Amino acid sequence: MRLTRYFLPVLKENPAEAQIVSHRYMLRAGMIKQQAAGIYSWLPLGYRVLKRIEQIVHEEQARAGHIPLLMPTLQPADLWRESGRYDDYGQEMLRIKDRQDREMLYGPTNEEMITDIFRAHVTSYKDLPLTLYHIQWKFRDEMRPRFGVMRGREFLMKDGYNFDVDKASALHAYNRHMVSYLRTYERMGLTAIPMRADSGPIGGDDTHEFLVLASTGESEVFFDSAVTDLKLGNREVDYDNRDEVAAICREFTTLYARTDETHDPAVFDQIPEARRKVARGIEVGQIFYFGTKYSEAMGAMVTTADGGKVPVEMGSHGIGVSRLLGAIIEASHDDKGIIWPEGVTPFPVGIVNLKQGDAAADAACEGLYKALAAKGLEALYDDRDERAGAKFATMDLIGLPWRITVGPRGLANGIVEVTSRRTGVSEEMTPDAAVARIAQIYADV
RNA sequence: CGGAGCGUAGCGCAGUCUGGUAGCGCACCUGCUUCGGGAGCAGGGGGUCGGAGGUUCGAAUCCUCUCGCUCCGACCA
Repeated sequence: MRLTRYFLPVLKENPAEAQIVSHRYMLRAGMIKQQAAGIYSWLPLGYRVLKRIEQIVHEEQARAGHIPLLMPTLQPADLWRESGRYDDYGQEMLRIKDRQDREMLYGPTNEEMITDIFRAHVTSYKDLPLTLYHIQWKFRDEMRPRFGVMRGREFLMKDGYNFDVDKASALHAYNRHMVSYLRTYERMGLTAIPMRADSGPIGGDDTHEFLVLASTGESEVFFDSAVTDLKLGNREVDYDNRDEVAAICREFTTLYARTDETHDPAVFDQIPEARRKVARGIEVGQIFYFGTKYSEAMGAMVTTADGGKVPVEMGSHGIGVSRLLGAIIEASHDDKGIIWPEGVTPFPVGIVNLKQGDAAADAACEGLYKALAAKGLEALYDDRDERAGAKFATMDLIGLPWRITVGPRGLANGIVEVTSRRTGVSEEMTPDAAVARIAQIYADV
């Protein structure tokens, strides 16, 4: 993408309403525009990151064997009357009437609807296990939206629902989600710690929240610092192997890590003092096992091998997709702007032409741009007629992890600079070597 | 929903107390000079002062109502 043809409305000054760093930078980098309290338009740069995050979620769900579909944002009220939640949900549910005076609602989550789909088409244990998910906009009419996309009223969420014939299978689905989520967050450059939590209005027995540590987090968390060293990495996981998946879950949940809802000081105090940490965290996902709560209320039954009928065992599992942008920025920025992890960056690399209009510099930049494209890497080429300082400031603000700097001075010696946004370290090399270097960095992202 | 604030140009703000030609910085447009970390000079465009009603010779400014937004708190992916 050539910057002169893009839409990137960056702001030099801090918008007054933005209190936390991720909100400030998202506004300043031209990623979002507020349209109402807690409701945002996603401008091109923000939209690109959102799509990157969605793609990672889809890939990891596929790896775990979960099936994507898409349910609507508007739902009929009657479905929610069946589960009893139409009355329970309260003011947070946005209720709407259509022209026939039918009661509708803007979905805050989808347990009822997915159960409705399931019961209409699945009647036998032979069709299980089944896990369906979608990535769709949700609406919760928060009392106080704040912090930009971190607590919006309209937000994009991945929500998945597992259907299993018995509790052991449902718990395997729970574990499978935990492992797939660990990998999902790691690919986004995040350390998200699964913490035993409280189930809240969804109900159920087992639940973990995934917390990203950040001083601006809304939850107080208590943990053994050793948990932050745990990494799933690139290990091969057989998601159908119950023991293997369960073992990974034990690895990540044995050390103490809890939110204030489940915190137990007596247990916490047994951790060696140097590793005892109290911090704040941003909740970026949650997994629940809730058994037959919805299947019983809504009549989602399957026939078992011995001819009986049982309500299906369920759980639900969510990732706050739009919130993740805020969480990633909170976890990865400096005083100049955002620092995107390679996994989610809107563009893999930026090209800065220090002297637009200089024949050699223009030609070198065009050459780099095309060579990168040929390797499947879409650079953001700053081809504006701006001074070097302005271009650097823009690149630093929008946070592309790598920058290639091209100027007449270097080109006279046949070299360009490759600079890491994270470390600030620059290396001089030929344009060909720069392309190879960037390609190698992204080879296994 | 309780408490506290704020709505003046695309953004950040002054002007409101004490009514009298609507301003500043950034951004934008034109020209010249400049050009490896948000350039300089000169010129220029842009605002029914959130909205409605009222008081007044005269309202951004005073009064009433209303809409929107932000912050603190209780709730939440």
